[in-house]
Amino acid sequence: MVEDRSTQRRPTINDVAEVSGLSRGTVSRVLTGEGYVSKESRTAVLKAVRTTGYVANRHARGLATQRSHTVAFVLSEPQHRLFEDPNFSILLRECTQALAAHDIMLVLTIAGSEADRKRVGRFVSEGGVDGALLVSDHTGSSLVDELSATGIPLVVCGRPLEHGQDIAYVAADDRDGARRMVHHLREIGREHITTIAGPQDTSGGVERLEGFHDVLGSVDENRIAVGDYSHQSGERAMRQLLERSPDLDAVFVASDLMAAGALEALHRAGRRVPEDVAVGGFDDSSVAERCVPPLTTVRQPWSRISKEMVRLLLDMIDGDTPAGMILPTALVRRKST
Amino acid sequence: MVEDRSTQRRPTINDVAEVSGLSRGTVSRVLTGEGYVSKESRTAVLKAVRTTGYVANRHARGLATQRSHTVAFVLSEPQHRLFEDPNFSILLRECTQALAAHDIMLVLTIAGSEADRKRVGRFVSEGGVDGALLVSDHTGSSLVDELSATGIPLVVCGRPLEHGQDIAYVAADDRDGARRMVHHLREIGREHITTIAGPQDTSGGVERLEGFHDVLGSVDENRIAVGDYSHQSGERAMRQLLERSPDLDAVFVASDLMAAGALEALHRAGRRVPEDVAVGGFDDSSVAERCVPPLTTVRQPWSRISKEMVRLLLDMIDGDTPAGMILPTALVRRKST
DNA sequence: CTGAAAGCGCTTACAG
DNA sequence: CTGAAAGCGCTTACAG
Repeated sequence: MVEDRSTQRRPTINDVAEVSGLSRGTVSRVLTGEGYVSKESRTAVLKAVRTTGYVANRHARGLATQRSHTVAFVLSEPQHRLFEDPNFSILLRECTQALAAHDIMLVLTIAGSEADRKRVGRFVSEGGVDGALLVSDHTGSSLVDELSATGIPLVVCGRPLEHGQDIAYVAADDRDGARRMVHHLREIGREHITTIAGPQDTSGGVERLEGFHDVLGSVDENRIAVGDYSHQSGERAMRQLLERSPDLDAVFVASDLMAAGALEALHRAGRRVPEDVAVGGFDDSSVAERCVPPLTTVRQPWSRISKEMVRLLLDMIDGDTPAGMILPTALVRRKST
Repeated sequence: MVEDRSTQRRPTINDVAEVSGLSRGTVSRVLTGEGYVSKESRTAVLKAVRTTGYVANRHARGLATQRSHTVAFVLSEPQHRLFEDPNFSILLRECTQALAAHDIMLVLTIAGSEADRKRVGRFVSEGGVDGALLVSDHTGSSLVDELSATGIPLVVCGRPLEHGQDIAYVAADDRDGARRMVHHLREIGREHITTIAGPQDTSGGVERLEGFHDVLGSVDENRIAVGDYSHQSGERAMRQLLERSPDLDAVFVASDLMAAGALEALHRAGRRVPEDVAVGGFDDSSVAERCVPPLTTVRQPWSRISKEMVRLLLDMIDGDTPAGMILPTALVRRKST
């Protein structure tokens, strides 16, 4: 005997109406909580819901209300980098939780390739989601334009470089965070401070470098190297710096992951950290603590960033205009400085 | 002037029908690709779709077809562990991509708390998804039962401990992987091999320990410690082993993350790796390469696991019966042995 | 090959 | 406070 589950028809609102002896409209009213319903009717409906095992059909409800209670989380990095960086994971987890608190589901979309981008654009246009959260450092990406062109509420993580106030965002105060770190390096007596900057087509990359200059003024070019946020690029950039500025005694690295790479390069070059060179990172991601020595870094308030992104998005779904939001960062001192 | 986007009505299939001068039915036929349509009609419809900017409404389609082209990815670990372990991220990314290839969206649900579990169960029951992928090592979780009770196609990652063949799964061959590692440790001449096992309420934890015993037979209890897969627990377990079996010259650790912790404990205890003690991990996750020294480990075929999970799920959605699948692992030799 | 019509399962003014 | 009815935007037999 094979039991055929597909035959079991799911109970609909009609079944509940029938069982409770009330109309579909009344059942709907108690389920949505809108409109007046007598106490007796309510309990009758609730009871019928229980006996039938009724659960409202998501699509039918979405069609009727024009709301899906679903938002898209759009990740637009090339695949390999995607989860190498723990920041993405944290953001994803926090957003999922923040949305869950509002009983809203998150659908994850990855837009690495051009084809992916198309698919995501179409999906968002399908009205399957009420809004979108966009996470991408590379603001050159056309995705911001494409998504905002759909007219759907959109909040991006990080300050978009080339957009006006028409697009909502929440970002950490990268520039100020960088300033704090460089100040710190100076305060502990370092005199030849260098930096490994992030990609200059990302707002984080740009602003952290600006913060560096804010404190140090104009600086010899040989004191600046640029990476792409990856571990490997940090290692390479550190080697460059050592070659071009052998007298360096400190380096501010624009991400923890790159800093981990820099530490390795320093180790191989026989420079002690922090005795010979102080190393400061950025992010306070999980790698920071595990570095040898543990990394002094700048903490990004991921949890709060996620919550604010979600809040902003929900407000926009309810009709609010887009807004930008800058959250403060904090210096976390460990053993590398 | 404020432009009111919400006023712009989205084009519907009726608009396309009108513009193309054909009926709604015909438009639908060309869009779904079902049924016969003349060449002229087809091009007329396609043209109208372009001029109107029409995109089919996801909910309407879902309601009519009873298919959502969406599956749930259910993560059932306590939150803090969730993304500490890179395995989850990899699996998530790979599944998203594998589904994308079939134009199916992934909705991410996290079921850490009991309330979460309720929400996820309800969501799945709402018919908003065509199937579910469940990722959880802890098979004690009632989630497997709850989800399979909804009658929705379900595939779990890892072999469920207490279920029969009624539930579909794909798992790496944990036991054989463990055997390979322990063999390897013996081949390189180690005589006092210990192990840090994973949680014994997970299939991975159980089977990797079984593999250990397969090679070594029954072993002094003092040579076995148990962790919970976390970095910290690996450190603690290693300290225990050093205390109880000071003569140990090798340790097989049931996860890379725990192995990283074990390495730290060994370092602090002044034991050299691999000279004094050889360390073998499990997973071949990104931490393995970054350990000092880089970790010899057992590679889990995550990419393939994800692809097979998705394939199995899609087959079940199309009516196939559940099946189990065991994928081979491989030893990756690095500097820690 | 195409159109008219019923149906998917909800919600929500509108009367009463 | 409640019911009847229209409507959300699609798909899919059914005639022709």
